[in-house]
Amino acid sequence: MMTRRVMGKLAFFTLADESGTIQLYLERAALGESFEQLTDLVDAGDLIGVAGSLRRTDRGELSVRVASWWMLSKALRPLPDKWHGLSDVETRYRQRYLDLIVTPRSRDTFRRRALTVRAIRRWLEDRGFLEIETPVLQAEAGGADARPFITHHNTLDLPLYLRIATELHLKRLVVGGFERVFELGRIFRNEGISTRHNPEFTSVEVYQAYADYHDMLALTEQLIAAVTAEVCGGTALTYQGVAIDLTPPWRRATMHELVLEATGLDFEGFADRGAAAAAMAAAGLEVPATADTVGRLLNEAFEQRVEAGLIQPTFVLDYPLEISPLARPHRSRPGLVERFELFIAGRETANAFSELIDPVDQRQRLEEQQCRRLAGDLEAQGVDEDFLQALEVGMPPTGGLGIGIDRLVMLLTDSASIRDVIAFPLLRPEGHGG
RNA sequence: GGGUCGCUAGCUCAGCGGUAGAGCACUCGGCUUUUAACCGAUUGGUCCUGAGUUCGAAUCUCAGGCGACCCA
Repeated sequence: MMTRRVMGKLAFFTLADESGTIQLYLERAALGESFEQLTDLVDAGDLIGVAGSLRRTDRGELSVRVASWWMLSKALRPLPDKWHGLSDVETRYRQRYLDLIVTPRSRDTFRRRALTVRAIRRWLEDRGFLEIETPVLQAEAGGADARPFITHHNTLDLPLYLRIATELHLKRLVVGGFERVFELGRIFRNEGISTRHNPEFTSVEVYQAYADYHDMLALTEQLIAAVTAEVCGGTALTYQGVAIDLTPPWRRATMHELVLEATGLDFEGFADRGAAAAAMAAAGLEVPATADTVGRLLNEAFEQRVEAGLIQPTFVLDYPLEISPLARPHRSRPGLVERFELFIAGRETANAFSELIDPVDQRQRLEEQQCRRLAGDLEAQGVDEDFLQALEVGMPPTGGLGIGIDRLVMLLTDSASIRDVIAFPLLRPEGHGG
């Protein structure tokens, strides 16, 4: 029961359920003493059941003329303001149940999130992809550059990490002969919280044997366009006031081309890091000391000057090898890998590559990561011996893809913050002052 | 991690150095066509916490808590 309008011997209540609202028409003459019980005892927020016949009021509103009613559940706390709703964002996140009761927009967002997840699963399953669940608790957290959460298994007396990606286990499944696998699920990264980051979030990773990153690019484009059409009714969107057109084909450009376009710097022409650093400084870009190769500087220039401007869907192709330790070297461009990231609304939305399947190369790359980790880079990866052993058994050429579900849902629901698309986002527990 | 802003009744907010306020909700009274119903009355407060300045602090200062946004 959401609102009540009582006038002596006649009353109107507005009753809401998940499907919508309907008005109740309550008459003293028809209900007898039950009328006083209704108008005296029932408050906004109570759950009641009614029986009666349909009629239109004089003002034309379809209503239930109530013949009998039952109290199903009594609310002990009042609902938020019926007109202003719940505007305090902190309360909306901490007490999501209240937000859902009074904010139709919020209900719609989570409905669309469910539709999105369902549409992705169906699209993949319809094309022969098999969803296989892989471990959340892992002895070695690999597959991405991120710090993991650490936990502990008591009986084994074993430190364990929460997964930061599903990549390395899904690849083991490809080694095992599953040619099309995916997993849509939660991953955990021990990083800061922002409008684009929640420590636990949802990704879908897809692996297809005998495919490369060009195949995954086509798959990504078709998948996201199809899901968008299903969830939003079309591929033209408005996100935060900006028109975004997801109608294929989307722009494809290499990282070098985009950086050249935005900065005038041609990274193909730099002989060494020193030359690249000098040119960047001259162009007014920051040159972090941690970016110790031309490739890392290229990525810096990309992040500083290109990323935020990629509003319309754009596939950024061919990344530096040293920032892509799990990707296959480019077939024709030395120093690069066959990798793309998809940017929409200035945000990384998908990441894919031709997977590195050479166990010798993979070992060298992970050992180099390990060195960086020992040197203090907390996000660098470690050497996963079991994964390397799997590669040594023989992995087919494979294309792999990861999509951030939360960021995609933000786009499809026009949500400014990732917290708006996660029902219960992580918040610091409320303090008690002092 | 840095900067800016916010935190006052269940909700939405005003008050910005001089008795703590409004609307909605709640409680009571009136009302047979309302839909932000209306009219009247009552009730409701650790003004986020702590310290300081002051004759006097929701208001000014400092520290802390929680959140939002921007930056890294």
